[in-house]
Amino acid sequence: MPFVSMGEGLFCFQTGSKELTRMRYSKQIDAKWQQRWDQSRLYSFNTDRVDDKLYCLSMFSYPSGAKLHVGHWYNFGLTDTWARVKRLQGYEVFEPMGFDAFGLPAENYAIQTGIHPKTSTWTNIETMRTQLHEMGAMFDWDYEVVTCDPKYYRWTQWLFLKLYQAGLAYRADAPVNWCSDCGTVLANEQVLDGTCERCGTMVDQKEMTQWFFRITDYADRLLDNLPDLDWPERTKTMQRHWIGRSEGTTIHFPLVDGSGAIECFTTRPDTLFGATYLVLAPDHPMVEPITTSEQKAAILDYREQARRQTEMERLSTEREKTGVFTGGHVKHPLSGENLPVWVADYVIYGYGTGAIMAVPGHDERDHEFSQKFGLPIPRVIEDPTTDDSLPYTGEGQLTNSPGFDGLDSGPARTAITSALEEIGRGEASVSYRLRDWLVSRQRYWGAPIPMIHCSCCGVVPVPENELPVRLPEVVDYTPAGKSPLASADAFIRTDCPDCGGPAERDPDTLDTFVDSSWYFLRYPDNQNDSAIFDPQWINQMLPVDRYVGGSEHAVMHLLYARFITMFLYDEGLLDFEEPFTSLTHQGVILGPDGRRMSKSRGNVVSPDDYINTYGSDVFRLYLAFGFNYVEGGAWDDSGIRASARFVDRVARWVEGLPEARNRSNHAHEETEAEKELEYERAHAITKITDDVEVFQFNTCVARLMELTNALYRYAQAVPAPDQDIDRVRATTQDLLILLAPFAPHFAEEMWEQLGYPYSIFDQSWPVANADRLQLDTVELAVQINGKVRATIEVPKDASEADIEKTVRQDARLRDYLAPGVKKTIVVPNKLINYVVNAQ
RNA sequence: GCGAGGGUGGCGGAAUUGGCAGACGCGCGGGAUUUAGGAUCCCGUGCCUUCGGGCGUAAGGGUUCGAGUCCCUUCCCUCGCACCA
Repeated sequence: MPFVSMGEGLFCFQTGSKELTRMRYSKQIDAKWQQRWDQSRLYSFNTDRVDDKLYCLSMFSYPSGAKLHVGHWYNFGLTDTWARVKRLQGYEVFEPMGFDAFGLPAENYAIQTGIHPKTSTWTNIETMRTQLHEMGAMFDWDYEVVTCDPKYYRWTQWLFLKLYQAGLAYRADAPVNWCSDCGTVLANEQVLDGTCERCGTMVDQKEMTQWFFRITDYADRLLDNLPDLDWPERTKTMQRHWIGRSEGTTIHFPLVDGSGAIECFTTRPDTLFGATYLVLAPDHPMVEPITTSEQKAAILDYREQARRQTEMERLSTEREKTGVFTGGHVKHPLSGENLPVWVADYVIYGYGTGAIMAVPGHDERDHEFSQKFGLPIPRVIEDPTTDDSLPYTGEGQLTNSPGFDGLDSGPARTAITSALEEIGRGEASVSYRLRDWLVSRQRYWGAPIPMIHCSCCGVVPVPENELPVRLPEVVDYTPAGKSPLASADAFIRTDCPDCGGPAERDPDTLDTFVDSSWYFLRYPDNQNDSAIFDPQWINQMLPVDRYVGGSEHAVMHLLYARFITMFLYDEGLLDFEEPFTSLTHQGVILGPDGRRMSKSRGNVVSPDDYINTYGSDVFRLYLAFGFNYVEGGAWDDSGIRASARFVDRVARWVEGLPEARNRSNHAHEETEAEKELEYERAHAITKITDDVEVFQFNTCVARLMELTNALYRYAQAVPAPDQDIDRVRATTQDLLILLAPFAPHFAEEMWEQLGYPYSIFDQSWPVANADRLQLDTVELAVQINGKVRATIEVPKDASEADIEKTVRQDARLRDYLAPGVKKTIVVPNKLINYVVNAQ
């Protein structure tokens, strides 16, 4: 009889065997340990141990009114698992949590219900804190950060001022999404298929003066630092693409009347002699001056048309090219030929110079355009070695290019660029897809832009000592055609800091991405009210060792955060340029139907029901076990029952153990069963240690199950009096410590039940005994011509001759080897492959 | 269209300097225990098979003693960008 009671008597707690099976672990155990952890301040960050610090960060979230969803658990819960392993490995883990609390949803909710964003946001935060607490993560709430708190946004505004002083915040006209029906500006997210999400009216573009951050100044650095980051390649690629650096030449095409020039950026100056016309973007400032009076009406009409078609039009893929001739001409900088200037919307003002030289022979778009409007299509590149029929966009030798014929594309680019530079009609240049960061929002629920507009002094920054510029509470935030703050007189009216005269505050608020671009710098010093943070302290606490969050932030948030960090580095406040050393994106948990969870689809899985039924740890365990962390996948109920079963299986094992502990240990020579148990133990420790590091939680849980199975197997195989109880107990300890990061409450409970001292999280992560992984004999696959024909037992590291001996004795293999062996390949301790002659 | 990632049993998913495909679990089948149900425990479970074996990692081809893994071609899915000059 094994010493563990395998179920009998365990479930008949009160009312006999008719009682439904009682799980030994439940949410009551969660509550018990959460309380104990709080009381003992177990997870308080010990600042004295900063040298061993490990900054583990999950992307903070928006405090929505809905409850925590599965995604939160998946992100926070499993990141916490990793952090707990780090704690057990001796790190002083810093795992803060906070709220990205400004933003549109609260404001829209207010418009619908009349409940003030401040009220709803803080209520939601309160609810979320409680729920996050139930998750049982190691969050140290002493370091909480809430972006809508004036104590926080004061420093967001300070950051704005610093950027302004550094010349990196500037004002410029930019188009905004404008809904004429609602009479308001819309955020990009509020524009659905080119229409207003609220009323369905076509959104059009309106020019407004807005604030920008000059992130483009940092484009090269943002690009150049990427290779050294331990980030998913995919994410780095997306950032690279987003920045979109391309090298080329800016070419000046002089106006025929000599009054100026139009600049075009091109990556293919080698095709310059193939340029037959120029195209300006509809909103290019040169359109008006160059247009002749005969063409004026047509151009104005086309411009108007282009202005209207925004998002909507872009969705229609293969659009036919449209455009209008301006009537104006420029001179080709090298040939002196007159080239007509057109306007077409396939050229966008935001990229390059907003004007192109069209080379219909060697560019597909220009080719299509030329065909439609009957323009000439000359060839200037040829490559006889391939199909170079026009439009040919590859490289080759120049032709019809006086002075450059015969040159290859590469050298030709250099030569033509030099030729242009000599006559002052062009220069090598770099263009980026990245645009400056537009940070103004004509919205209420955000950090006010700390700027004052004075009729005498112009734009004047709010003095630092007057921060924060508080968001006024009484404001009509219903849409009224301008920023809600604009009509809050008490807020707007102020005195100019320079001249003291009457002035107005900037009515806009900052993009919430500004709030979240530096929050990780604030966590460790969140109470500081004399500075954004103490640089000396922050340089000890950062960079973040591991950042975990959704891949939807692969570009925007992560790029902005890097930019701000670089800027503060340049300001001398930080001694690192990159905030996130290592980054992981969790996958997405889909609904049971395999589609993204959403209320409208009715496929939302609520964690609450599962937490109530099974407890937090079973839920966490399932999230760890059921998915590849990076890929995510569809929710499946049966998986969670499997986790519950496993937890119960461990609990039953632990329950059986005290009885066994009372028996004295049976001293004896180590048996095969014990060797196997030790192997499983060492194997589990090794694999879990490795796999957790790469966020491969599913295999970690598999190893935990294997170790549990191994314990049961040992107890069953070895009669009770012969068991090595000390070994069993030590292995159980290891099992619980390995399990603890995945099921913290439960492991803590089991630890206590076995009479070990609080807390399991103050124990050390087990270290595998490497010798135990080396077995005396190994199973070797015997292949004949690459096919496995048998497996044999041989001593570890057996020589080829020894293996041969065993193989020769094997009746199964005799026939296969009969034709004669040509060649033998041995992979030590894995396989032996005999290549035999064909029969 | 361009770029990146992926496609493995009925299901979730394992397996990478090229070396026994399918760990672990779900589901399913059988057995034990139980008055019964539930729970628990044990055994089995890629497909086909004439029981010798044959086939098998989206499809086809190649390199190799040996390929899920490397190379080429094609198909499909996901994500990102999308007239970027």
